[in-house]
Amino acid sequence: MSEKISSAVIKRLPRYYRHLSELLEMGVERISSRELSERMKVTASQIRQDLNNFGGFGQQGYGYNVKYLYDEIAKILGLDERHNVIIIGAGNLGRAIAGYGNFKKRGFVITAIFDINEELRGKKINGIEVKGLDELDEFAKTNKIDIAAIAIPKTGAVKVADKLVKLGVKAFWNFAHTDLNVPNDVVVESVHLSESLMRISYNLKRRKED
Amino acid sequence: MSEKISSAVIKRLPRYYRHLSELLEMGVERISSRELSERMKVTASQIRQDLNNFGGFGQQGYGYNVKYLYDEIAKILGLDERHNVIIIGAGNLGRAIAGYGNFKKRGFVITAIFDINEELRGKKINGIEVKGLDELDEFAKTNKIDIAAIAIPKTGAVKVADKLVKLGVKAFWNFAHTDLNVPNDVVVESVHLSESLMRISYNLKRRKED
DNA sequence: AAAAGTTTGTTTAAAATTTGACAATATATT
DNA sequence: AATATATTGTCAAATTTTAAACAAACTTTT
Repeated sequence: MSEKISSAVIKRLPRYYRHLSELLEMGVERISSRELSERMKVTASQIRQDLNNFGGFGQQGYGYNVKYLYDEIAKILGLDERHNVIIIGAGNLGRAIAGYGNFKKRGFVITAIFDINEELRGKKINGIEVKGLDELDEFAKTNKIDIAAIAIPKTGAVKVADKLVKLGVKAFWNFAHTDLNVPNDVVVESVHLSESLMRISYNLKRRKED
Repeated sequence: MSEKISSAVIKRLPRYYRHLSELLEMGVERISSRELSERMKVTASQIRQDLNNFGGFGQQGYGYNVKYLYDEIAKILGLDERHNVIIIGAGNLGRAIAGYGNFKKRGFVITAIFDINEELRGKKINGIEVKGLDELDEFAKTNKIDIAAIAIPKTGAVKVADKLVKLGVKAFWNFAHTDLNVPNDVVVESVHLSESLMRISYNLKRRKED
């Protein structure tokens, strides 16, 4: 692709995908940008613009074929490829991630869970054995790691991420309450729960002032 | 307040707050927008513009006093007020939320956890007793609920949210893989983990094409 | 088969956001 | 105390994002 696609568009793509998935489940075969816009509470214009970044998936007078568009978006997002995911941290959050059923369906396979706690070593979480953090080097050398989910406190998070970068990991799913400093060819997607909660707090406050 | 503040600004505020918190821990007393911009990898202009939406917290030739700015942002975000939070769903995700230590420090107090699973009724999670979903009505009538965290599958999520709206809850922290349909005086902040993961997948793919 | 009705893809306009520039005003230095 | 230096708050320009408009092309109806 030549033209760089804006990250605002990318952020919206998974939501289109989710709604198309729901429409498929409902047995809807085709949908127009206007109908989809009503459902998703966005403008039809935005939907057409967003999709046209990747190609013309619709047809005049008809709209979009739900299944076709669904599959195309999956390809755009890379959901047709397998991704090996490791989880750092076997606490509640690590377990929650490990247990999220939908992931496997979309090509994300959890290949290992690591934790520093000796008591957890060897125990199984969702059928995956917990390894000690000291086994990380060895594992990384013999297994392909596409994505590392960081689910430990910030003190450890930065160090582990540094190590994983050296071991060649190119994408991080960061749940720690800190920024990870990585080279700019490495992907970081952060889920900062406390920041999310603060936005609620702000919006609640603002609500009252109306 | 007269002028509506853009949500792009609000999304950034918690990150400023986090960095200021780290600076405080490091014992840094003052900081200029330029120094902060280098640390946070944003432009100094943006920082000054963002902060000036809420007032002039800095001083020419000096910069910003870290502690003062930190406290002011806390007030803006409403972190100086107490928020009662209930959690719907005592699975791994619900437990992860319940166990997130930082929340209480910022004024978020978990007052109850509800789950449909009878086996969990009466058990304690982080010192909080799990109640049955049938107790929700009664609880809502006798306790103030500021925020409801929805940590159950999408099938149940929409129904529970509808019920909570009727019971007067004005803010939702939604972890379910669906949109919640609420009146527009109700705040919804969604954490869609699978959408987050899809963005990683996209960015990984794009990375390879460079 | 023609006419009427839809709906896309794309162009153009409007709105919002980000960045750059700089006067005003402080601090730091000599 | 005067001068040099630093840094904010704000204005203006540039860029990006969103929304509106519409010709072209398809579908449906008559």
